[in-house]
Amino acid sequence: MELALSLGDSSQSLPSFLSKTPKPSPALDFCIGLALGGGSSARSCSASETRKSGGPVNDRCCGGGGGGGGGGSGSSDSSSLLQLDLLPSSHVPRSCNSSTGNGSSHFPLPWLAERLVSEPESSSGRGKNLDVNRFPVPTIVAEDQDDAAAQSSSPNSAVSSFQMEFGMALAGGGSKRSEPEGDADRDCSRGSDDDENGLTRKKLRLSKEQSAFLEESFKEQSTLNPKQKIALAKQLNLRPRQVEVWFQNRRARTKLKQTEIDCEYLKRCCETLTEENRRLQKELQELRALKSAPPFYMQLPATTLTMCPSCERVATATTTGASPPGTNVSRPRPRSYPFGGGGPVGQQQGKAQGGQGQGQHPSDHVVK
DNA sequence: AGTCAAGGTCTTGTTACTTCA
DNA sequence: CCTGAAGTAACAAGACCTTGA
Repeated sequence: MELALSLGDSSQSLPSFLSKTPKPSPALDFCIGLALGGGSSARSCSASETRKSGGPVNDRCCGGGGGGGGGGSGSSDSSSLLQLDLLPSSHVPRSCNSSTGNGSSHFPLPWLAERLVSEPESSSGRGKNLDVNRFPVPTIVAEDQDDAAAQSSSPNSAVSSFQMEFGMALAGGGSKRSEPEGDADRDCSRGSDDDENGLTRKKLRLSKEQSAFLEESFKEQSTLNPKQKIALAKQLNLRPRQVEVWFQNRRARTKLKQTEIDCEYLKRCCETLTEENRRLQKELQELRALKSAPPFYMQLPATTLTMCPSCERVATATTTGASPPGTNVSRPRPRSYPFGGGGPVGQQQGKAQGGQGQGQHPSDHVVK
């Protein structure tokens, strides 16, 4: 059994985008493989199967599990799969021609370009990349500028994040790093007093503005090329590594949330199909019982049986409880379809009715 | 042209920290 | 104040791709 479901409007999304970039974002082509028949692998996305032949990288199945389990198993038993192809329109990028990384003349991210244009660079260079969450804090500007200079001077520095954080902590400005006025009330002093040995991982909360800006960037594009990453890091006065990590985590969160939604949907589908299956089984039992039972006309007096010459149905004139002419034995039943549509999604109901198409059972017509 | 190592990025899973009820 | 849950920044491992030798 293979049931392919397609949600979202995959037809209208990303044709040009996919043609331009070889690496669509994971949120763009989202699919779930659900093994219903006891299959061991849930990696059913057809897009992922094209990967060996140079297909896109990011269109992986959420159930596949890139690391360890799913990647090397290769047991892609696609015999009993419910495939869901979700294409949230909100994640369709508006401009992704930058992911190829070829054009450096035009800025790839429109929001960044806008910021870069709208923010006049000061000749001194100090604070030119300061974002909105920095300059309204006059009390920490001096420290921040030192940090900003230290960070922005070498955005591609190989210094590890630990070293960077440790250095900032030693400098005394780590606890106040990039804290806007809106977050000034946060208790930031706590983090700097327990990492005196530098062995504990320093976790710095991003400011609301930084998070909002990153969120906006993520809406535009869920992946960044190195240039975009560096530009965004400069813009937000973060390290490129932080921006990279943020986008990684953000993608993971998006995928997790989407997985939850898909699981809910699949659960409802499964319940509906189970109910449908139960009903069909019951109906099949009834029909079998009816078939194995002696024909009802045998129980009738022979003289009461007549046949309609036109439709060749047996008609009875007595009060034996037989069906009137033209009455089917199996009553037409209301049919409910899964997925709440109230109608056939495809034309599957033809097969569900035994392939007869009209729902007529051979016992409907009792021929004498 | 085929191969291999290096570098980069991705996903997935985990850890540690922060916030809040 | 204490505590557990939730959110999230940061990291590690493994896989894959690209590139240059």
